[in-house]
Amino acid sequence: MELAARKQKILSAIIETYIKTGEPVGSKSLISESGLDVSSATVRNEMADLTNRGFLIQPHTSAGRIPTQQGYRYYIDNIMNVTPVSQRGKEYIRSVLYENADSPESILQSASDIISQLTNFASVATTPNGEDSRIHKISFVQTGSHTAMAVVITSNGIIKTKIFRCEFIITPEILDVFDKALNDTFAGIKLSSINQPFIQTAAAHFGELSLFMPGVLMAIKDASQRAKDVSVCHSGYTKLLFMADVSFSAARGVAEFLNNEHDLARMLENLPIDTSVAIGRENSRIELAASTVVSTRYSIDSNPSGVLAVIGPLRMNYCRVISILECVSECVGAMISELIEI
Amino acid sequence: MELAARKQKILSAIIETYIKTGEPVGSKSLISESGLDVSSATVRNEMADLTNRGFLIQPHTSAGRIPTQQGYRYYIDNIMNVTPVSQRGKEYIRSVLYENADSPESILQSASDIISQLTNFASVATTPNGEDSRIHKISFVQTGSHTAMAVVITSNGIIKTKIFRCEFIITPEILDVFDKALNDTFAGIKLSSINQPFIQTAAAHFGELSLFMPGVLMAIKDASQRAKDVSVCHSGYTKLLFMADVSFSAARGVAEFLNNEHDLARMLENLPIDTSVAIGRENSRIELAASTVVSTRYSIDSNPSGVLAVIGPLRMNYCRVISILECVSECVGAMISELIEI
DNA sequence: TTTAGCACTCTCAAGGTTAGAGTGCTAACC
DNA sequence: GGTTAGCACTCTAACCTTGAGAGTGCTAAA
Repeated sequence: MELAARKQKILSAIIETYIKTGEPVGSKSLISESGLDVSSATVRNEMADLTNRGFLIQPHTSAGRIPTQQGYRYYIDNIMNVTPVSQRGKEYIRSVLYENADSPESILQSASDIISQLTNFASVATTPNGEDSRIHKISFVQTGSHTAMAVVITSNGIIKTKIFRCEFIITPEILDVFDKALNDTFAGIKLSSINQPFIQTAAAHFGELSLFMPGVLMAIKDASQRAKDVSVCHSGYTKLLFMADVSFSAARGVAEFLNNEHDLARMLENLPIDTSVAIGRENSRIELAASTVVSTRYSIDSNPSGVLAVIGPLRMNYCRVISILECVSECVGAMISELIEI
Repeated sequence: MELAARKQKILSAIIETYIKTGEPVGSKSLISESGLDVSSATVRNEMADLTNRGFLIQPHTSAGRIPTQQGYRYYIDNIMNVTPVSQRGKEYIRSVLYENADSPESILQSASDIISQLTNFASVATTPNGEDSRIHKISFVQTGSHTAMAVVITSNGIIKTKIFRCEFIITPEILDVFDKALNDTFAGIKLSSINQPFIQTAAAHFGELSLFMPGVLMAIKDASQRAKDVSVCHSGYTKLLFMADVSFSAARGVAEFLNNEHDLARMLENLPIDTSVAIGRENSRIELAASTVVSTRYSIDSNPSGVLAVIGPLRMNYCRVISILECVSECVGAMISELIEI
């Protein structure tokens, strides 16, 4: 459905004014603010038409207009143009991310933090999916007389550690044996195939050595599992509750959904590759029916990986949010790619 | 100020009813609910007296009574008696904590989670203070051609890792050299003395070897710093916003204070050793003037260490919260002690 | 096609009224 | 002296009414 140029201009002006003020926009206030060169009556006619077509609604007869979900959708798809973050802004984002750039997780946590800080909405970030990664290397560090730490390094650069305990006193020689035996067994194995049966088969292969193994095998399984699983970093959840135009119970629903890492991760995994905006009921989860999720994926070595997303009210400055997300996404992708290459 | 037995009984009944219902308690509803064997007029006389003495207030003339800060204080100090968590409850708490019992941090995160879940309030937990701890051992694991992970193990069982990068290609021999040189230098050193000057002096000692060192030295400094610093685990912050009797801006203030880890850690560090309840303005921070902080310290090998705390409204079930906190505290202390001994 | 004018509609805030809950006081009672 | 029934009193919350103001849609003229 194509809209005439002037209708677009009016819709755009209404949405932008509403985003700024949060008040329904009337025909008079619109021309005074947006500098349209027609009378309020003309604007009224156009507004009535936009309302009939479903782009706007009136909270009540004598109120101005508010964009509908469809109105926002049209604005985002056809009218809005996103200007990238300024050079200075980009430098700033990069410098913040760089402060904690040791691991993908810490980069993503920083990313989530800065997105939330800049947009003033809740923000989440997922680590890259490790389904297709493989074990690159396993190392051991002794941490106590009966405890040691397994360090699992995967092909996609994720490093997970897990401390395990043994009944016997651990010696460097034992760790050496573990190192050889376990790297032989696990190197090159896909993370997704390291499950309980695999562990048991592996244990069987070790013969009597396997008596010493239960702790370390479980540690490797646990670390591999965590390296494989998408984990969700988040920031600014408290900001959810200051979304004025959302009811209390709706806010509670959103908060509860976001705190359920499993469901959240699944929803985020299903988001598209490109930057996308899911408005209100376009979201796959009913909990988010009154919220907008703006999301994008960062790419590692040009492969789309995890998600960066903002969760906020329908009434948000989409241009700003999208440009921030895309800028952070670009920086994050570059940084993680660099981290892994080396 | 001692109160007569009947006054205590009435105060207690009012507080308990109010905690349950959240409504101001009137004289009639009080006798019907609490089974006091006197008339409403008598209760009214007593209530008037308790109001004069500052234990209760009336929101307005024709409303029932609400406990004041002083009322809660008297109740907690003189009336309430805390019954410990049931054996079954304790088993449950222990089993949940045990699921993630590899490191003090993960235990404390679980502790915070379960406290928040059981009480339905926000909860925080601090890691033990590492001011007096010393470096026990430093190990290295190669993670890439130019990167390696330093593992710093401290005398109080905290293990911190930090990945660092070198300009040159890392070999096992180089890590061996690092291992020897750095354990010689750092073993037994107090975490609190590992600062920039110390690092520089150390670097000077290494002579020309120090050219290879900047990355690894910074990693050790960073890991030691983090091992020393109290870090704050938290859970259930979103629950703060469902505290009905607190204004919106007050909730915002609390949320912002809790998100400021530095200030929060400092406040928690100054809490007493025993279980304590800071009601409203008794708190050291004005942001918490409308909240109650219930806190206790867990002990590692009988030494009081970090803090477990609940942050909620004045109107909370103190008995329940205190018993949960004490139970979790006991379990956490035992588990961390065990973790370190081994 | 655009616009001025106008009657109309609806909300919001202010003021008034009423029902109900809870009180404090008094006088009688044990 | 402590306790209680009775009663006038106070205050809130909910409801209604009213008027001002904002914004509309329609009509007729430009």
